[in-house]
Amino acid sequence: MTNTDIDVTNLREIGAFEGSLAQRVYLALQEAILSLQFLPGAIVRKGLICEKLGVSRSPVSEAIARLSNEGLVDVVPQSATRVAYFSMDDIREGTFLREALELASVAKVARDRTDEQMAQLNRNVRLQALLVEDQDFAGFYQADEEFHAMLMHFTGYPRLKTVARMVSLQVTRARMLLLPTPGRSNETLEEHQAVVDAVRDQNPEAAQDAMRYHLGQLMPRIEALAEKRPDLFQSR
Amino acid sequence: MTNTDIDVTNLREIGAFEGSLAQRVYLALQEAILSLQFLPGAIVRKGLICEKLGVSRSPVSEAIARLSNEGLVDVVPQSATRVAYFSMDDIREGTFLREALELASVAKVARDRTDEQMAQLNRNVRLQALLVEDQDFAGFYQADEEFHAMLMHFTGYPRLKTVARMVSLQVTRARMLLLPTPGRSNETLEEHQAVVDAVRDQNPEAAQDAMRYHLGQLMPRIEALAEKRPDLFQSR
DNA sequence: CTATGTCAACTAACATGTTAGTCTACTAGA
DNA sequence: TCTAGTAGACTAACATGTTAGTTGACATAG
Repeated sequence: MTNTDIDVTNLREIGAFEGSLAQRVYLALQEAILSLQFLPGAIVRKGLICEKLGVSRSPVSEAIARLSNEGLVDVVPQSATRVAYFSMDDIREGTFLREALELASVAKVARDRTDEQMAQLNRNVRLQALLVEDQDFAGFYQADEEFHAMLMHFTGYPRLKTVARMVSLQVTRARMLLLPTPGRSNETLEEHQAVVDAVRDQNPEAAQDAMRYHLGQLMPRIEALAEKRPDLFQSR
Repeated sequence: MTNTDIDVTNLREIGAFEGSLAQRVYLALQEAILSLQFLPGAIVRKGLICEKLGVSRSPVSEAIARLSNEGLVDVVPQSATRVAYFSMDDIREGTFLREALELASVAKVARDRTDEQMAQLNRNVRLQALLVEDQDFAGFYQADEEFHAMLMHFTGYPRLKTVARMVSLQVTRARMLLLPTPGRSNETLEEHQAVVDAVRDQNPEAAQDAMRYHLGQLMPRIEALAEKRPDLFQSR
């Protein structure tokens, strides 16, 4: 049980975000937690955050309430708030939920896709190929995210992306720990290509199979990670 | 555009709920909105709610923030908050998301079920049969809800039920409008039975097919409803 | 040395005061 | 009569003050 406070110097200023103050504080805190600049177990002190960001306790409270709802912080009433530890149970559940949404999406897109959408998918995958060639891992990560976001966007359901992001926040945070996996980009690219091929052929079952295989590559890596960094996982 | 205020006399006292004040206010408001005691378009006034429930504006604000996040109210900054109108787009999306989660759940349960879980499902379906026989529609509705909750519970993923509920809140509210459909209970029962049969046989594909068919019965009924009650649907 | 009880300090939750943006109704002008 | 401008009332958002519950350290007893 660490008693360390969060390091508020890692917080980006709220000027970097838009929306209400509460929304900005929320985004700033979420970014710090997901990027692991706030470590699991660290105590989240409203006072420090207010001071650093130059806002009162109201928007900070609202932001923390939302983070608590997402499971990124654990609030102990009348006592303290801590950055949530990783939990394999949460990550497994997030993976399951994410897969459910991704599979439904890709099947629908395979059925309903337009030629314009197909062109956009091809463009994205070709971009990925370039980035792999250039060894631009950060760029590839972003293109990867965009690939999945694009598929969800093509369903025509605007909240889908938000829900998918919300249910798999813990997974996203865990992914941050295993970013630099050199050989993986090539494989990922091939898996994406397989999905796109099935979507091109308007074959929902094949698209689901390809996506299921692709997503299935993640969990084993996270499980390996849990062995290496037990300090970040909950020991309740 | 209605200018009617909500009728706070329809709010249950917060003593009926548990948790923090904010949580109780949230539950009370959500109940009133989902049961259509607060009609779409009605203005949600913090002052009235504070007075009726005997709490200050803080917990009410937090509750409204959550409802806004769920899409049950529309907040206009610095101006007013209204009960959200029905939106066919939202309902269609909710149905899609719900189906994605239900299909993934029922497939997993069909694969992994224990005999004890099977017994519980059978018990629930037999209860449904009794309630249909007795023409107890309210009881049947509850058993129906429990049936779906049970399947999600059996996946072993605790947040699943919450997420499924959240994404389909609009659908739940719309269902309230078409509750008394006499002949429907029999059909519903048969569809549930088909799902249970496939789970018994540990046949994930058949279970998904049965569930897909079952869920597919809802949307056409809601669409018919939108024709009958255009006043409840958005006309932005 | 260990276990238990007490107390002080700190926190989240809640109440209340303040600010600024939005809507509406009234008025004045065409 | 209809449009445009304006002022006032009302609201959500934000700031700040207050309350009560939890934690953890320390002292005291076993």
